[in-house]
Order: sequence, then structure tokens, then C-alpha cells
Amino acid sequence: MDESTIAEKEPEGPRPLEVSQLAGAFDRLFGLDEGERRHLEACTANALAIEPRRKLIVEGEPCGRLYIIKSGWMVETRQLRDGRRQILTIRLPGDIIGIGCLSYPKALQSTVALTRCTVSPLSREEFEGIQRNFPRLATALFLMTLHESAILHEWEVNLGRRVAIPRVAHLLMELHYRACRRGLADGGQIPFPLTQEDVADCTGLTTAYVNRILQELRRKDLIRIDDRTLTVLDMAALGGVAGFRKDYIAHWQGQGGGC
Amino acid sequence: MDESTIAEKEPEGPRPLEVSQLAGAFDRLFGLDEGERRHLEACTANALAIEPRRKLIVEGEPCGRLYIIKSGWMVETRQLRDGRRQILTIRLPGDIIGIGCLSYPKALQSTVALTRCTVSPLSREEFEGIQRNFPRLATALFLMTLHESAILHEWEVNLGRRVAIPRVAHLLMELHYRACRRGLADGGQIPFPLTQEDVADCTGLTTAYVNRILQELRRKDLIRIDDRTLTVLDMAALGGVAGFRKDYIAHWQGQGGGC
DNA sequence: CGTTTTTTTGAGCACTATCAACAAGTGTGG
DNA sequence: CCACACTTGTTGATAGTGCTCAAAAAAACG
Repeated sequence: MDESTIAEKEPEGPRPLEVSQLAGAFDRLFGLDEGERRHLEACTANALAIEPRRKLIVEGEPCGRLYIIKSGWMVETRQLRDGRRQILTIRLPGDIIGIGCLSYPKALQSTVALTRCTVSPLSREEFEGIQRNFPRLATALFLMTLHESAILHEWEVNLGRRVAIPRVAHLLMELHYRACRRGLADGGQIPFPLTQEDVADCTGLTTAYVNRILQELRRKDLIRIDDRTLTVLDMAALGGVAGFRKDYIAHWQGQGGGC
Repeated sequence: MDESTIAEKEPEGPRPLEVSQLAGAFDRLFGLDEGERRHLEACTANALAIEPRRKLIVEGEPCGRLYIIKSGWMVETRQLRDGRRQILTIRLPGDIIGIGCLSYPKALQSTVALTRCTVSPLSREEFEGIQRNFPRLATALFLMTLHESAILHEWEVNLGRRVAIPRVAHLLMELHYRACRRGLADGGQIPFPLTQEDVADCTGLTTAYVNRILQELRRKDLIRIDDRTLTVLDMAALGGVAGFRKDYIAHWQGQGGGC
């Protein structure tokens, strides 16, 4: 309904690392050949800019294409009738969104930008072309989906069986690891565009309570959050609190910088 | 460690519906051709029987093959150090389990039989053979995975944002719909092999509390559970309590008997 | 600088967990 | 067919985690 949710324009100044983020991920995964790489680059050539808090995909509306995130963070959300919201997944640069929509006539969840984002749209036809003509890419896609399922499973455990402090701590640990793997970390620091309300919607808690939990984690000198940046001060300790085990985070994605 | 968790023997007397369950699902989905169907049948010819409560896949141990459930119900679980357990997914006849294991050296979750089950093992080689030689089957597999992701997302919402009564009600609604689609329903009734402890582990609640919730649902004449059978007495009312929307349950799987 | 978003704080209470004990099933072997 | 063991379901009293509902303070934004 809001036509202006997305604006078609070139990204202002994409950093080299981000442009080939996806190809990078696939490459480390499979060692792409020249043709595969070139096709992938071609598909992701054009870009779309999305402003923070804008919706790229809207729950309940049809969505015929997918998007590859070139830069920025997004979340997929579902809204209940009474207004409460659950964040289903957090998507980082290199992730693909909207695949799930391909098999449903209407999107089951919304996709919202946390930061300014640039994405490459991919039509259903282009996507199916890749599936048909580049079987190895199709396999890689499949593996990415499986990896995402593993993360979802971990979220189920988090939501179902951990109390608030471990629950929040686990989210932070996971994001740290995932961001790190994508080369977004800078010495224990990662960008952290989530508001406390977002954290609450990830963890199934209230904003007010999340605030208290974060204070607690800060008081114990485990983390620091300022200027939309998360610093994990004591990885081992935070991991201990969270009951975190990193084994579900993609192991095959190479060690992109010591994480 | 327990070698006797599985026993290699023929199923006692498989009902026709179950044998071709998988082919059935795929068929409705894509209209398989003769070769595809025959290959699928061939792959799922041999069977393995599993006793109730036995583990087919054990968390932390390597798992090189997958299994297609021909009959019976299973659950995938993750266990925390303190013994608490979260059920991640419920698997019905026709589901494939262990795909996630393919991309990890060790299984991230256990798979436990709720009832006596029969499954067809599929080696990694056979699986990759299907992927390579039957692209349409590969696509179908991919779509099944996406469908499972949609269910996982719904579980996240359930665990994160619904209080106990809607939460349990939602689980029951989902199982009813899913079972119905697989032709397991018999006029508002479905088999219900979950104990209250299992329900608790699905919903992140305590056994004691689940007991009270179920009493409440019975008191309101919404459901009845006896003899391992769930009867939904008032579908609309239960769906209302649950905040259930069926749109995430596979729509493309045909209407297998009015559900 | 005013406006909006985000973070922080307080008091009270509701929902759900805990723990323990008991009842009712279920299955097994004698 | 009964006796026994074990699993599953049920109940009660109590504690505690996390929610509600403001409202204020601080930060971000244009």
C-alpha cells in the first residue's frame, strides 16, 4: 500500500567487500568456477536502496522476487493481530531473502530494514534459471537454507527453554559469530543496529525487561553497547551465561578473520 | 552408544497408503513421471523398524544418511546440559529426516520415535544421486525444506509471543492440519502419540502446567484426548483461541480429504 | 531547538515454574 | 489373570520470573 517503501537508485558508495559478499560466501563454500562467478555477479549487478525501518516485503502481499542483501541489516517479522511482533530471523549482508515467498501466493512475513540497505533483486525467472543452469549454485543455495534451519532450531531452543538472561546473551553471541563470519567484526566489536525493542521481539520478552537484562549484562562487564555497536568484553563468560555452542554456525564458510 | 536403538527388519504389515506416502506427496506436488516415481519407490523399498522412544539419530554423533518416514511419528529434539529438552519439529509419515545432518559433521539434534516407526534409510550417495539425476525431485525437496521453514517460523511466533493456552492450542491446530493433509485424520480425530511431557517440550512449558492447560481446553469442550487420539470438537473455536491461520501449512499439497 | 524515538525506572501483579506426592494407566512376566 | 514396575497424568501450595502500565530521562533526528 505504501508505494514509497522502496526507492530504486544506485547505492552511494559500496565497499568492495560488500559487493561480492554473496559470491564470496559461495566461493569459500564451493570454489566457484569462472562462469558461475560471472553469472552471479551479473545477477547482482543492479541495486535497490532501502531506508531504515522501511519494509521491503510486506506480510500478506504477493512477492514474486527475491533479494540478495549487499549491505545493511534486515529482519523478518510476523505480526499478531493485537500488534505484538516476533522477529523470525536476522539477515546480514550476503543473505538471501524472499525464497520462502516463492512457494506461497502471499508473503507470510514482512522484511524490514534495520539500517540503510542495498539489495539486488532477482526475479523468479532469474532464480529458476540459476537453479536449472548452475546446479552447483543450486546446491549451495540448498545448503544455505539448511544452515538457516539450524539457526532457526537454535532460536526455538532459546525461546522455549532459556530464561531471560541466557536468552538475550545467546542472541548476542550468535550475532557476534555470524557478523564475524561475514567479516563485519572489528576486534570484538560488531555493528549492532537493533533497538532494545528489536531485541525484545527476537527473544519474546518485553522492551522494559530487555532493558533490565542488558543492564545486568553490562554490570557484569560482559558487554557494552554504544553508538549502535556491540562490544563483547568477555566472549567466554558471555558464552557461558548463554549456554552457547558455536557448532551450529556454518563451519564450512571458512574462517573469515579468526572467528 | 546404545547399539540396539534400531533394529533391522521388515515392517510387519504396511498399509498401502503409507508405503507410497512420499511418492504421494511429491506426486500431488509435481506430477511425477514414471521414471521419477519408480526411482523413488526403489530408494524407499527397504525398511527399518524403530521402537517407541528409541533414538534414530543421536545429537553429537555423526550421521551420514537420511531417512524417509513410512509410518509412525517422530520428533527432533535438542537437549540442554541441565537436562531440559526442546522439541524442534514433529515429523509425520512422508517427512524426510536427517537432511540437516548432511552439512554438519555431527548431528545437531536427536531424532526420537514417538510411536513404532518404519523408515527407509537413504545413503548420502543415493541422495546426491537423486539431486543430480532427478532435478525435479531436487526442486521438490527444496520446496519441502522451505515449507518446513515456514512451520519453524510459526513455532518461533508460538514460543515467543503466545501465552500458554493459545500456545498449546496452536500446536494442536497445526498437528491436526498437518496430519489431515497426510491422510491421517478420521473425522476430526487424529492419532496423538505425544505425552503431556512431549507437548511441554514442544511449547517450552512445564509438564504440570501443560496438564492444567489441557484440562482447560477440555473444560471448554474444545478438544478431547483419549487413547492416544486427539479429537478437536470445535475447530473454529480452537483456532480462535490459538490465533491460528492455516495459510502457512502447505497449500500446494492438494486437499487430501477435505482439510 | 522542537519533535520523535529510544532508553530507563518503579510498583504491583499475573502467569508459569517448582517440588512433591499421589492416582491412574500401561505393559510385563509369572 | 494377577502382581509388579514403570510410565503418564493429576493435584496443591508456594515462589519467582517476567509482564503491565505509566511516566520521565536521554538520545537521535531534521
